[in-house]
Amino acid sequence: MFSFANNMPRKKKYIRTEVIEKAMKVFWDNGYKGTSMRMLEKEMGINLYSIYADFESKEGIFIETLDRYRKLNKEVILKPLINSIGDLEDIRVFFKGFVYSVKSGNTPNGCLFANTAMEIGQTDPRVAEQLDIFFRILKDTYITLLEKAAANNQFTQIDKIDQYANFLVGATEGIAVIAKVLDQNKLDDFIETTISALQ
Amino acid sequence: MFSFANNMPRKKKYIRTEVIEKAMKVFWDNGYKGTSMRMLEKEMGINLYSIYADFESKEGIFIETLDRYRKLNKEVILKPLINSIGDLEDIRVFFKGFVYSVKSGNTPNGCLFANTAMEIGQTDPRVAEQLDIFFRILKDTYITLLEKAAANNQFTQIDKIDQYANFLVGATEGIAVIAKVLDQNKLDDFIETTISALQ
DNA sequence: CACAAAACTAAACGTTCGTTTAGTTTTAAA
DNA sequence: TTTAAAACTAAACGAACGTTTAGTTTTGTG
Repeated sequence: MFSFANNMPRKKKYIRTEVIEKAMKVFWDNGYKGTSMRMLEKEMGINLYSIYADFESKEGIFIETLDRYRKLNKEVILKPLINSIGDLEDIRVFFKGFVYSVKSGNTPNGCLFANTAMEIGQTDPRVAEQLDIFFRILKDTYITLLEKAAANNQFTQIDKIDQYANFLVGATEGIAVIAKVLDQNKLDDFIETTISALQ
Repeated sequence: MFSFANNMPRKKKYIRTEVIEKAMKVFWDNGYKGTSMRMLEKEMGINLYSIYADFESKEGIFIETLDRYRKLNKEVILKPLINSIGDLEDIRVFFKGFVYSVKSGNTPNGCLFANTAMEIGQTDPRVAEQLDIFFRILKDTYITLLEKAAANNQFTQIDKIDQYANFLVGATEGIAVIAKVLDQNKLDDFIETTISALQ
């Protein structure tokens, strides 16, 4: 439908990505089922009507939230892996950084995608699509790093890069779970053993 | 309080452990928040009043459910690990069995404790206590197996048994997550790499 | 066979859920 | 300055939530 309006309405009082990041924080802290539209209304700072006018539904907000999280995850959390010149130590830095972020209370609820995989999994097709993209990116990040490490002669199992990337994806998810329930020493043991498994 | 009744009331129509196992299935399939008292009423086959008369609350049922799950987990799922004479292959069998159980649809929602760790974590103290017990048992199971493997000369890092047990706990949780979202080949890669990390 | 205790059934409690509706205010071009 | 479109506010929708209440049926014993 075309709009033939010659009059302009008032401007929105908020910036879309800003309120989506606020919604992201609510979903991250409370899970999908644990988040109510009233909580979103309060934290996003927009009236329920306006939310429904611009974001189709609770599920719609969640999907957009996952999109945004992936972007931020790529730009911030995966940074030590993406920027790596092929040093396996960078994987340790990434794991330690994740653990610290959880234990320090910065991101107490760990990884939004790991949480979502457990809470919703393949039940909702749109969520499943988001999960697929996230896990593909995570794996590709590890593949790239291992290829660089192989070029550096730090990683010698050059024909098993794909297998080891899948191992690291699983290890990443493992730490996402145990970071919530085990103490730091046990997490360090897990990290050390995971890194040493690459050599 | 003592009861001075000389008259006996009617007998219960159900066996406690039986209905708790039915409740367990509901929580396992739908998560804690995703399970309603009406769902429990229907699946347990007991009226809401009777549920509240015998099981303090939704949370109370859940705690009892976790207790029961731990017992069954020990008797069934952990069997290849507990019965092991110290063969590292048994860990592979355990992992593969878990994956098969998820992928075949037998236990499509994976491990109830891994799910609970992600959904509730340390938020609820009674749930946190259950999680502590579960993870301690899992770790102790791995320690016992690694000690036997060391006696067999299958596992040589005898001074690092505790560290490797923590690694295996994390790996177990990792597979609990990725079993829900990744395909069998990737899970096999993860399992193979995990086992080879022990040698 | 009357009786008290306990297990049962069914309906209701107030609250919160996701979503929608009705009506008001703001905007910029005509 | 009038006007229509869009963004806003506030209130309400029916349904479902966890839990409780009121009343009936079953039971073993005195």
